[in-house]
Amino acid sequence: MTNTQDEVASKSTRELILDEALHCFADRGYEGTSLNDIAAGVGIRRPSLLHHFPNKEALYADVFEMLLSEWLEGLEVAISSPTSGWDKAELVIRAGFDLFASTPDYVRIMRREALDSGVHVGVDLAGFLRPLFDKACAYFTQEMQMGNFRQHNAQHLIITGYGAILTYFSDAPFIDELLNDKALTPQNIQDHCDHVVSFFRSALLV
Amino acid sequence: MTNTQDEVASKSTRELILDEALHCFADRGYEGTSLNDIAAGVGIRRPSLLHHFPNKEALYADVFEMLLSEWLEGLEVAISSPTSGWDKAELVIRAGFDLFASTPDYVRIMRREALDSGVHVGVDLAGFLRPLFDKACAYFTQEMQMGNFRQHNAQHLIITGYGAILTYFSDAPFIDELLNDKALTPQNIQDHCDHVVSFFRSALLV
DNA sequence: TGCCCTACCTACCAGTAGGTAGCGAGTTAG
DNA sequence: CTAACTCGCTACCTACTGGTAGGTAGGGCA
Repeated sequence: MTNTQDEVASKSTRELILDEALHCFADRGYEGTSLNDIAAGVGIRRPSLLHHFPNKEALYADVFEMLLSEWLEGLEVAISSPTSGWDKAELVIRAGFDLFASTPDYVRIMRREALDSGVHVGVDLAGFLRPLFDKACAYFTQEMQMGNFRQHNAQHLIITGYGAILTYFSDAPFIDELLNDKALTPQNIQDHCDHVVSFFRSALLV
Repeated sequence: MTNTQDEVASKSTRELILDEALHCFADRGYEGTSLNDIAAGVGIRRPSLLHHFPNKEALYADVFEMLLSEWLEGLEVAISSPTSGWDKAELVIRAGFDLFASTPDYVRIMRREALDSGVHVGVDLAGFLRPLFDKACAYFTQEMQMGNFRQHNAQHLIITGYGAILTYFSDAPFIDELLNDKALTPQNIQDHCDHVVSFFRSALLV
């Protein structure tokens, strides 16, 4: 229940359900979340929830579709920017951080889905993201061939970056305890973003 | 069921249950795994399983304790090696890879636990790992002060490394689909390990 | 032989899961 | 005014959950 009173008043029940479902699925996973939990969070009963979505799977699929479309939209802007060289890489890293910082629940759902190899969502997740992956590979390969970046295997490089960036958000509860601090405050996110950028710059720039 | 016929014959029922539980919990999570699943995997009924463990939580706790003790033992050797400078960092990274490669199911359970902020396991996971974390921080800080490594924030550096390394194993099913290849073949693990080592060397060495 | 112990079994329990049937108040359209 | 639709509800279903009760086959032992 992250919605303000105004949002509750202005949003449709369907949207409220999607919001609550997103939060529950991110927090406790698909199996760990019951439709009763979600309905209670919205303030209705389970059968009423099932008026808006045919079943649990469909609800989850809708949440996930929301996630994918928002992410694709957010990343597309950064990826297709007319910059090049390190500037572009930094732009994409920072865009990714901004995106994930504004939707940490999405990151946790994504991570759970990666762990479960996408058994809950109908769409082929990896197939959906492969175009972006290939685009990024081509970009790094090109920059390395031009001598702008140090030589690394592009595929492994992106997987390493994917892990490094996503983990900060997905494992935030764990990192909280490790640091005795809140990982997801704006300041700490900014600090970690700056660190990742400077770390990758060190590794890539000659 | 990753046990060979010989292992099945030689292992006690209790050990067989622990093996199967490890696999199930890693694959489908705590909520997604039923005691029936585990018992069926071993070839007994649920009540027989509960003869060996008082309840589901206790079984999970025992699996997790197994994980922690094996990891601590494996990492302790590398961390306390009498090397220094980059050699030590590389030794620890490679030891981590070897450890995770030999126990990929542990990595996935660990990831799930980090996502759930350790609600299923009684022990304070972060508290348990903090000594290692602090030790690693102190090490990197010292090396950076001596001018052996480039300047990075040690805490953020370790979190980045943790994410980069763990993700390759925890998200292996997803990476499989992304690469159209098996991430966890010995060759691919070796390649990715080499990449991470060279990536971190580029970022850290002046 | 009689007794305890381990390790399994079937049968059952209460609780909860996802999902359906059908009722009723409120709104809207013809 | 009424018919249809929307969106809540209660009541119920079946399937399955973790867990318990009680029984039994067989081994070791006095």
